[in-house]
Amino acid sequence: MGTRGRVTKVSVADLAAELDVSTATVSRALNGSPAVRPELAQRIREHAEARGYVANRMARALSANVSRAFVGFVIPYVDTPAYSSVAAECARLLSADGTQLILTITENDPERELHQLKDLVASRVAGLIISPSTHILEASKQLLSNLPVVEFHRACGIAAPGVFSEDEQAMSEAVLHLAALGHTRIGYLGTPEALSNGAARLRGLHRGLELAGLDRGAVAMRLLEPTTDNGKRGVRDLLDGSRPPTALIVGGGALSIGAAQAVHESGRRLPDELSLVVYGHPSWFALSDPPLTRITVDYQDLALRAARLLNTVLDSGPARGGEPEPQFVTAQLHLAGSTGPPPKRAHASDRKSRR
Amino acid sequence: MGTRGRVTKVSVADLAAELDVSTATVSRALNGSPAVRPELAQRIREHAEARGYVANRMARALSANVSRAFVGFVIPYVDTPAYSSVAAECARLLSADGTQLILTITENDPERELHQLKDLVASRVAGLIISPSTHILEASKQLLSNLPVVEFHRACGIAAPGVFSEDEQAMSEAVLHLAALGHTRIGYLGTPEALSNGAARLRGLHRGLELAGLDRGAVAMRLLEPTTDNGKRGVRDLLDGSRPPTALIVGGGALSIGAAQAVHESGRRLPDELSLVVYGHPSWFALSDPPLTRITVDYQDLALRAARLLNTVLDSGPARGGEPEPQFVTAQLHLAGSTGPPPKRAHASDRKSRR
DNA sequence: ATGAAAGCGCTAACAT
DNA sequence: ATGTTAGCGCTTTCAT
Repeated sequence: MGTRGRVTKVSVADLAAELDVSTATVSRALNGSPAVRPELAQRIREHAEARGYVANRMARALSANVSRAFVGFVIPYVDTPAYSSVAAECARLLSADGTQLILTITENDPERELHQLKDLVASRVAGLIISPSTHILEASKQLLSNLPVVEFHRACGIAAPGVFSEDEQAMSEAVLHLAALGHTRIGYLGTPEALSNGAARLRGLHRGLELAGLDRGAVAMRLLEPTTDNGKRGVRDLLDGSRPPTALIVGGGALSIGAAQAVHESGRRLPDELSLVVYGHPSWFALSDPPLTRITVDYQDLALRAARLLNTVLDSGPARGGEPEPQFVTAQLHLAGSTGPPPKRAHASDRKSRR
Repeated sequence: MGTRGRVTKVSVADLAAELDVSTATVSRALNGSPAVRPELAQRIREHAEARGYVANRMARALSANVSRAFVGFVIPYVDTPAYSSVAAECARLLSADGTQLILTITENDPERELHQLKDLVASRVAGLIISPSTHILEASKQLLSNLPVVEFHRACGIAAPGVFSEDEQAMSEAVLHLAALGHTRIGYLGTPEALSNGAARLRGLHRGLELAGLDRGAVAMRLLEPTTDNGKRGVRDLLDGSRPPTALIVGGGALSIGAAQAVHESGRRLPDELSLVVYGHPSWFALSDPPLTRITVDYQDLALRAARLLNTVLDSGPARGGEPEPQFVTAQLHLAGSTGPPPKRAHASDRKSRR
């Protein structure tokens, strides 16, 4: 008995007919309206249960013409902790409210993104949590401006609230840490300035240099899209010159993975021959030896804030009022075994010879 | 111009009124029905575009009463490559058909799972891609049996097709590899037999032992839920005895991470003092030194098959006909630097003394 | 080739 | 407290 044969096809009308009451009463009972006699309500609910009735969210949403049935979750990638852990947490938090997450992956392609945003609008999502692609289209911004939106990780200049990691300080600390150890030639591998977080990290870098009294020109830089391959490429590039940097800072999760590999492959010993500061979720670097000095972000906290922010925005409609206030989760610099004093040139040749 | 002010509220009726045609005609034109005069159709489409019309998928689905608008994606965790990379690929493939993925994370909790399955049914998903929780409830199975379902990674004994990694062979190879190196005391850390893939790996282990002429009793085993912490715990446990194994095989991604860390923390040198075979996505072990001998699965391929299978199932309804044929993606054993001959006891004490 | 109208499953006025 | 009815936005017979 119970839910047999094919997908649920019991409707409110069926229940109403079977119990010889009106659809309205059934609806009220099922939604816990106080307007229905408790005993009747109970009977209706039991019958619904017995018949395996499951309300159709689409019909409900259609009728209510405003519902929190769905929320879009738009990200460039999902197979990286910076996104997957936020996705996990958001799904968790929202599902508690009975809201379902529609997962959408842009692969950082603006066209795909636009297309998917349209689909999301078509699904009448209540709102959107998004980490925009690097070169978002005007049309996409247009769509976003008419929807309750929360940004995270990356901002694209629309009037929406967001949650971001506050990387500037950690970044600047990283520079100061290296400078204090005696490094003067630092290499930086980061994401493009077109990415809001890329820009933020760069600002941190510059601030650190300034505070350390180092010249901007002294920093060799590579700004690349965040992929593991680019991480490798970038590091090889940076280490390749005649006077390579003695320390490397990587500003980006995927880049860091590739970077760490490339450094390892280069055969340089950490921290004796090179200092390295990476960025990202600890799980990625758990196995590295020595443990890497790194900048980490509490993604779970970030997700929590994003979900909360979304709820706020859902209650007040899209981009209303003045400037929405962005929130920040501050990144932390953790010292570990991959940073140390620069190799001393004078002795370096001695050392080398002992090989 | 274009999509101004608030969320799209242009409806078919609006368009019809504005162009002085019937809603039926508009609908036909928009859906490319040949029954409408090309020139008119063109005009309608242009007008719709100009007015920023976006069809309401819910209404459409409701009316059609069967649609591929949504598919549920139900997994225990998402912040692990085994799931996140499959999610990414499935979202990609399905979005090409205009199908959206509703992401649902059970955290391996049967109650949550049931609840979420109900929500998914309520959303009238066309079908489901699921990796069931360890102890799935009967009620959940019940729901699943009335829906087009594709399983992956884990099977829960419903009559649904699925895609799984074929771990038995790789597992058995791993054992033979270790046996050939001379190991006789092997430790195994894996997932519970209640998990279908845990059971499969165990079968592989046993088969390997048999082929190697080793006694099952010779294997110290820990079967734990797949978490990083359990990986650590399990390894500590296994290495703790008076005659600890000389080689460790880990059957599970999250377990492997923890295991590798614990091994590292134990100070044992790989492969001289201990041999280690891990399981999982290469990205997780990219930074380990020495590179780890490991069993890997092509998750992208697996996702591709899952998506294809879903399409098939969607075309034929739930669990119809006889036994659905499961598909397999064979896991591969990659040899690397973490496996070698066991430490020779005779010399072991010598070695120890040199400390 | 086009229109009128019914209905998908539900909720929310508006009665009673 | 319960019933009637009118939609929500779309597709789809059935007419014309």
